[in-house]
Formats: sequence, structure tokens, C-alpha cells
Amino acid sequence: MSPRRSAAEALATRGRILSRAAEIASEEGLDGITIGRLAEALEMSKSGVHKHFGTKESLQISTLDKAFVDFWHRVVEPALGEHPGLRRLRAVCANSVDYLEAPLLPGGCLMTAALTEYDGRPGRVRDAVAEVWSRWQEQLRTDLTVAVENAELPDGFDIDQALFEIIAAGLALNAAMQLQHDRTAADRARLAIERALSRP
Amino acid sequence: MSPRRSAAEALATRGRILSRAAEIASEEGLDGITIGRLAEALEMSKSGVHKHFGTKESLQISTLDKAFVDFWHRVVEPALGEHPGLRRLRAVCANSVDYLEAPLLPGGCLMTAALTEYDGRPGRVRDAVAEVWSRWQEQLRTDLTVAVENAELPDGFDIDQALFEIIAAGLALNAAMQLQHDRTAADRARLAIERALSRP
DNA sequence: TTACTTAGAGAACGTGCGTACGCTAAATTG
DNA sequence: CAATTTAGCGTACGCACGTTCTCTAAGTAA
Repeated sequence: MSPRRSAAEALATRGRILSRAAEIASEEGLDGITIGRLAEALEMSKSGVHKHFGTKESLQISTLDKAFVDFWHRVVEPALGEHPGLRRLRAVCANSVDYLEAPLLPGGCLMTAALTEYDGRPGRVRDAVAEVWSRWQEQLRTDLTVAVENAELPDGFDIDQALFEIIAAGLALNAAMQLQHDRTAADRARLAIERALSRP
Repeated sequence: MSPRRSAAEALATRGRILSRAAEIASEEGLDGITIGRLAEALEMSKSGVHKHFGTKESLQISTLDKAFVDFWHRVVEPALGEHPGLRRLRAVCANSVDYLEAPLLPGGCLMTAALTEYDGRPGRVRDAVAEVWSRWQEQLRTDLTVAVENAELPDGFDIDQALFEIIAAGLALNAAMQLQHDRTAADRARLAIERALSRP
């Protein structure tokens, strides 16, 4: 009843599934993803959706990975033209605030949603969430370290403290945007990050 | 098959249901609560559990309310002996960091988990989450305001910015504890809060 | 062309969910 | 005491879930 599609078309189908899955997950969590809902939304059969991932767990992980890649494209890569260190760090932070202020996904940052959703549940999904957060934090830490080495930040600067406060600002911004629709929060996050970097 | 219990015993049963529900929800979210699991854990029937709340939505809201009351007992009330203003604010903040460092619930702070879980889903549960967060923020804001009025904080002090940074520290602490089991995060949160309050 | 592979459909399965109903026996009320 | 209320049980319902099959037609490779 259904003609087979070419390998390229199958890849496109997979991409459409993941795009829709990321939208759903951003609003309702990775557990809000349902193969039946995806099938209905994309006008295909449940088994057609299922075939691309094999298990729901794999679908969830692929969705998270896709969201992280999109995040990286928008936040980190545009800043790679800046010199490593404080310049690049400031660019990355600015992009991340912009991202949280006007997210690609309707329910905000999926990494943030997945963090609190899966931090208490052992398994492959949790591991994937931890991996993604680890990579993001390492990206920030690298430029913080370089900035200290280049004396763009003072000697004895507490890198881990700054990292904590930058992450904190992002989490609070996402919460303020999603729960309270507080559009002033982005400027608060920018100020908080600036203060974290301009410590005596 | 089951003898009826007294009103007092029924209240105790309700309390046991909510305690177990809060534990589950802290680890797996408010959606992780299922009537069947609660019935099994408490060795009673599904309909027995169901009877106390009428709908699952009410059970979820009651669970959140119970967790918030426990939070309040441990974080806010012990600080009410301090003078309103900066003293009380510092006590409340210290208690909240202690709470996040060693939470009553196995999966950490339920208010935080519920925040990201329901911020994108309209309905009574989301309203309850927003209410709970609003009350917590108002508690903090009140003492910040008093502190400025009493000149314990400098004139022109940005109350909303400090509030943002205090909330941010709590969210980041919860994330660090739950995802990475980072026991150093509590001290980072304490320092972040102190810095938010000691701005020039 | 032939042989093989595969994207996707369709139907069926077992499971767990929230909810509804009727029942019972003890607590409560009068 | 008698009448009423109610905590909790047992059963059953319809539904949505993830997964597993079989089937097909078109893509792909020889």
C-alpha cells in the first residue's frame, strides 16, 4: 500500500520526525513524545515512525541529540570566529541568552527540560542528557580557562564559580520565560553573566 | 472485604499516599505518579487511592502542595525568628541551600522538577506550579524590599536582579546535585547568593 | 535484468493507564 | 438505639501506549 522511498527520502522523513518530536518534547518533555502522536501529525503509520529508531528510547535520544546540534549551530558555531578566550566566551554567552529568549522550539530549551526530567532516572536517556550538558559546560570552561591564561581575567579568578553562575543564569532565564513569560529576564541574565565575569 | 477506617485514619492514609507520591514525583516528575503504582506501594487498591482525590490531576496538585508545605516548614518558618529584612533573607537563603543540598525527597526539589515539567502545558497543574513559585518569590522579594527600606542594602539596589540571581543559584544547585552529584555546588550557590546581595 | 534490500503500511498483541460502579462494614450522627 | 455516611475493595471499562509481525513496491546493486 505504500511505495518505498529512496534512502535520501528516508533521511528526510527521519528529519521530519525528529523536528516534530523536538517540538513536542520541548513543551511536554521527552516522555511526551509518543509514536502514535508523531504518526498522526506526520500522516504516516505508527510502524513507519517506529522503524526509523527501533525503540522509543532511541527516538528520545535522537531527539535530544538533534536539539543539541541545533543549539550548537545557533549558539557556539557563530562565535567560533571570535578569538578563543574572553571574546569568544562573551559571544557564546550572548548567543545562548538570545537562544533562550527566542528559542527555536515552542516550549523553550529542550536540554533544560530534559535535565530536570531525567536527572533522577538511570538509563540511556539520562546518560545522553548528562553527555550533552557536559559538552556545553566544557565549551564554556575552555574559554574561561583560556581567558585566565591570557590574563583577560584576573589571576586567581574562580573559573568554576563563574561557570556555575553562567549556567545558573541560563536556567533562571529559561524558567522565567517559560513559566512567567517574563521578557525582562533576558536582560537580567545578561547582567548576571557580565557580573560573573567582572569579579574583582 | 475492607473495614472502613475512621476519619483520622483516612487522613493518615491520605498523608501516606501523598508522601509516597512526592517521592515518586521528585524522581520521575508529577506525571510519574500513577495510581496503580501508589496502590501497590501502599498495599491498597487502586480505587482506594483514587477515592481520596477524585482525579489524577487533583492528586498531582495535592502532591505539589504537600511538597511546598514541607519546603516552607523547613526553609521559611525556621527563619521567621530573624528580623525582617536582610537578616531574615540571609536565613531563608541559607535554609534553601541546605534544603537543596540535602533534600527531603530522593529526587531533589519537587517544585523545581514540576517547574520545567509543566511550564509548557496549560491547565490546573501548571497554575498550581506557578502559584507555588510566585509565593516563594514573593517571600524573597518582601525581605529584599524591607532590607532596602532599612538601608541594609544600598539605595538603588536592584531588587529584581538580586531575586533573579538567588533563584538562579537555587536552580543551578538543584541541577548540579541531581545530574552530576556535585557536592561542591552548595558552596558555589552560597557564594553566588552572597555576591548577589553585596553589590556596590 | 535479476536478486536483494528496505521504507513504510496495516493489523494485532499485551500492558498499564484513569475512571466508574457496586459493594461492605465500620465510623459517625441523631 | 437506628439511620446515615464513608474508607476502601473488587471488578470492569475503554483507551493509548510500545512493540512485533507480515506484506508491498520501489530503490539499489550485480
